[in-house]
This record gives sequence, C-alpha cells and structure tokens, in this order.
Amino acid sequence: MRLFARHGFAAVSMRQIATEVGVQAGALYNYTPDKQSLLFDLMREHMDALLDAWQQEDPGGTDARARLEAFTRFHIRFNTRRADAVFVSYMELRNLTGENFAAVTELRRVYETRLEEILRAGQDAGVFTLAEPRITAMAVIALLTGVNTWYRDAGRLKLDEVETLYWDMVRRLVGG
Amino acid sequence: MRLFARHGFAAVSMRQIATEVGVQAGALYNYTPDKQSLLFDLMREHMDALLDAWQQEDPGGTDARARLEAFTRFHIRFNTRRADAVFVSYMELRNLTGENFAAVTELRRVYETRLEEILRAGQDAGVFTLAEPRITAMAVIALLTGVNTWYRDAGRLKLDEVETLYWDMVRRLVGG
DNA sequence: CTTTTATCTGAACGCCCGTTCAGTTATCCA
DNA sequence: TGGATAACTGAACGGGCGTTCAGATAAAAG
Repeated sequence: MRLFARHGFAAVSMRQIATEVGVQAGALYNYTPDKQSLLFDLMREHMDALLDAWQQEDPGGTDARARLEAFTRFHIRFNTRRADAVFVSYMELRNLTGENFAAVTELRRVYETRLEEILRAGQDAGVFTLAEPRITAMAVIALLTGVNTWYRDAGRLKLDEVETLYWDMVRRLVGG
Repeated sequence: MRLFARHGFAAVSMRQIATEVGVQAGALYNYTPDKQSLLFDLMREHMDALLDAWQQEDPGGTDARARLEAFTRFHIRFNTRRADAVFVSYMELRNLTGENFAAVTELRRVYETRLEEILRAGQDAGVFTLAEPRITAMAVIALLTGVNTWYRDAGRLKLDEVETLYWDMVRRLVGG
C-alpha cells in the first residue's frame, strides 16, 4: 500500500514489492494470483474497514446533529491515520478491471449513503436545512477528505482541534 | 493529458502518445526532451491557465461576498471543463522530480492564497466568520473540486444549478 | 525421524519500455 | 526553383516488466 501510494500502481513492480517484504518476486504468487488482484484486495479491505469502523462508531438514535458530528470526527480520524490507503483507493480506481471497479465503487456509494441518511433524518427533524441530501453528502465527504492533503501529525494543530474546526464548518454547511 | 488522466502517467507509453497524435515515438522528442518534462509542461500550463483565468474573472473591489461567489462559480466552471487536467495535476504530482514538484506546488499555493485573501478581507469587513482563513480556503477548494467526482454534462442538474447549490454551501460555511 | 505439505528461489519466457540517431521526407524561404 | 531547415521514420539499445515453474528448502504432521 505504501509503495502504491508513493509511486503509483503502474510504477511499482512485483520485484519492488517482493524486496520490500523480503522475498523473491515469484513467492508473491503464493498470495495473489496477479498484480491487479493485489491492488483490488488492498482497496476492498480498506473500504470494508471503513464501513465496519463507522458501524462501530455510529451512535445511531434520532439526534441527527450528534450523529453528524460523530461522522465528521470519525471520518477525519480514520482517514488521516490511513492516508496511504485513502490515496490509493481514490487514485487507482482506474487501474481496476470492470467488475473490480464496480465492487469498490459500490462500497464507496454505500458509505456516502450512510451520511446521506443522516442528512435526510436531520432535514426531516427540522435541524438541518439543505436542498440536495445526496450532493451535500458528497460535498461533505470531499470537504473532510481534503484534510489529508495538508494535515501532518507534527503540525500546529492537534487532530482534535482539526476535528472541531471541520465540525464547525460542516454544521454551518448543513444549516444546523 | 487524456491518456495520463485515463491510465496514469506511468502506465502510458511514449508509443501510445505518438499513436494518438499520428506519429512515431521518436518524433515526440522534437517537442519534449523526455516524458517527465511532458508531464510537467502539461501541469504547469494548467496551473498557469487557472491562475490567469481567475485573474480575469476576479471582480476585485471590497465586496468580499461577491468575490467569494465569483470564486465559487469560477472554480466549478473552470475545473469541470478541464477534468482531465485537474485530475492529472493532483494525481501525478508524485511523478514529478523535486524541482518540478516544487514549481507546481507553488502555483497551487498561490491559488489557495488568492482565496485566503478574500476570506481575510471578508472577515475584516465583518461579513464572514471563520477561525482559520488558510484552512478554510483549503477546505472550500476541496469542497468545490469534489464536484468533478460526480458532475456530468448530461446529468440532472445544469452547471449553473450546481454552482448555485455550492455557493449556498460555501456561503454558510464561511458564516456569510 | 520420516513423510507430507507449504513456501521460496532463481532462472527463464516473451514483451514493452524510454530514448537515440542515421537517413528519409516534407516544408519553408530566397 | 533550389537550397536550407524542420519534421519524421524505423530500427536499434539496454533494461525492466508480469508471470511461470522445476527444483530446493522450510515447516508441519504423523
């Protein structure tokens, strides 16, 4: 994952990967049928982990505001700790074959829908004001994922402060 | 640019590019010293075009709200019409050598600063409320660039409607 | 300890890569 | 029109690619 994130899928050879894990290239084929499957497995596992982790953290219930804050903080925390996986899962979609692409895209769609449902619930409860729940969900995710482009552990702001800043922005964005 | 966006820089060969423009691979070297420079030139030209185009469209003046709306609409319009270039300029940064990377990153920084200055002006004028102008600028750009992941010309919403939706979100985001 | 199974090596396969360049062809200018 | 210049071809260079596989080695099972 680190190599793919650093150099791109096409630019990383099976020999490089083998060297990184301390074997010869041929040995990798005991674990993956081919290079493409290796990429796909990494991406699917990342998306599965994302969905599972959110299911754990989702407070559920009827307080849409609390759920949205939880989502905001969760997304920032989860994604900044797995920057390589996030990068690869977005960037290398084009290197997946048709059905592998469809599978990963579907998981992404599910994740967006989790957020969309929170937004709809909040709208129905009168605590959010938004014209297009689906588009707002994608906009919020883009906003939050953007943290990865600049956040560094050693930076001025602690992750908790970043979460709070973004929660402020998200709250206003949805009219809550 | 289309090939790089579609398959990734490393996955596209000089022979593919040559075929696409109707010559043999060797002929490309009358126009670029090497493949890396070709990528760099494409990216720098894109960033230059972005900065130039905004300079043309920036209404300037003291009405920060009007300028932010102009920026929002401009960014969406410009980026959706050049999706390949936007994708490549973000995605393939890692394939640039040290100084080429620095040059493109600097242009990106300048663009962010253009927005940041509008936010600061609005804050000083009391029309915006935001804690961190720099971070808000990056957040807004991430939010707006996200349109590229889902917008299609043939879709339900016209570009103008998308602009309006996002301007609503941005306006609320900055407390304006 | 022996046999079975899992794992790994090292070489090989055919193929495509970025880049160079001598020689050919097209274009431009006087 | 003729000579100069620009543009392009086609072949070649050394090298790296993903993948396979017979044989060696390690681990597990009986």
